[in-house]
Amino acid sequence: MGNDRADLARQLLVAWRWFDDGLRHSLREAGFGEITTAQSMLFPFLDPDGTRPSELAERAGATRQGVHQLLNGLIDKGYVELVPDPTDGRSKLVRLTAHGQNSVIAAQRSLEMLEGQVRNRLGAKQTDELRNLLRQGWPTEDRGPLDIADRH
Amino acid sequence: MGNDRADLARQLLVAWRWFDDGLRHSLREAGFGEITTAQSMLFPFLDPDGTRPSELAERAGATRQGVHQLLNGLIDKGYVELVPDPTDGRSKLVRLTAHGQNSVIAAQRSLEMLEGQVRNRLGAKQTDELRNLLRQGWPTEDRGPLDIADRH
DNA sequence: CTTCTTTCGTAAAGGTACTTGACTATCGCA
DNA sequence: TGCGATAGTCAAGTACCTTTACGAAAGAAG
Repeated sequence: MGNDRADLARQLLVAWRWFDDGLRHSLREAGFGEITTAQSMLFPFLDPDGTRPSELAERAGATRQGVHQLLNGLIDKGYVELVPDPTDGRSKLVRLTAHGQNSVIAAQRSLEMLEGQVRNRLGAKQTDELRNLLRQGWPTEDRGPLDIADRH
Repeated sequence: MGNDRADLARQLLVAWRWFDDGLRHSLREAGFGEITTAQSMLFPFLDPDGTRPSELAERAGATRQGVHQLLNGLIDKGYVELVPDPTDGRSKLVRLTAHGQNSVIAAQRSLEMLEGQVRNRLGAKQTDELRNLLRQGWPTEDRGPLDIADRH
């Protein structure tokens, strides 16, 4: 019995899960398998020149403490480092290590590949339409993150 | 031109979270606030005449043990009950209590209301288009998988 | 300069979700 | 009848996130 009921919410979750599983699989194959889902969600919010943990928390919509724990995991695994903020003695700056940058590039590539698969299935035009509908339906304020992996 | 990079995945997650937050809020207001996200995801897989926990696990794409724990929570709070399966001495059947049925009705109403809000923003035609694109892009084979956020 | 307040990073504890591994009871079948 | 597969369960461990709390540094006010 399939639930022809309008379950938009479930569809959204299914689609997201598909992306997340694919991303995780790619990262594992690329040797970055230790990154957890929650940790990986921090990366898109990192500036190339260093980001304060509290700023990171705000961008990611999480608490300082939660981010702190995720960062600890990433630091232990060598993906980011925490250096003192020269402009504020209370604060620190999160920065990607070389290893972390490589993982970001791998993730970016994987996501592009996954979107390519969607595009193959829906067609380019419809995929853009999907993106637009999502953006219209659930506008996300434009915070300016920006991954490092844009060249290529 | 925000040719935004691969952020389809993020958009999907944002949209799903919007639904989930709205649902949780409604349930809390309706007096069913103790149900957690993970527990609530079990409900759509329940048959009116009782469902085996292992069957539930398969439908939800989770392990028997995981479902077992969620069920324990729901049993403690009086939403479902576990009765012996008359046809199989090893097995049991999960059934909604009256309280549980009320919560399902409330959830359904809430989801419809939330979808109505989406429809207000996107328009009826575009909303149907969104649903169709999601269905095409991620065909939910029969019983959609269904897990919650923090697996890795 | 001192004091008050805010903001910063952290720490500890609690709870939920999920995993792996193992155990018991029952069923189905050769 | 015996054995393997299946059902439910218990237990321990990990990940994530929350609340509460605290000390250190910065900023504002006197």
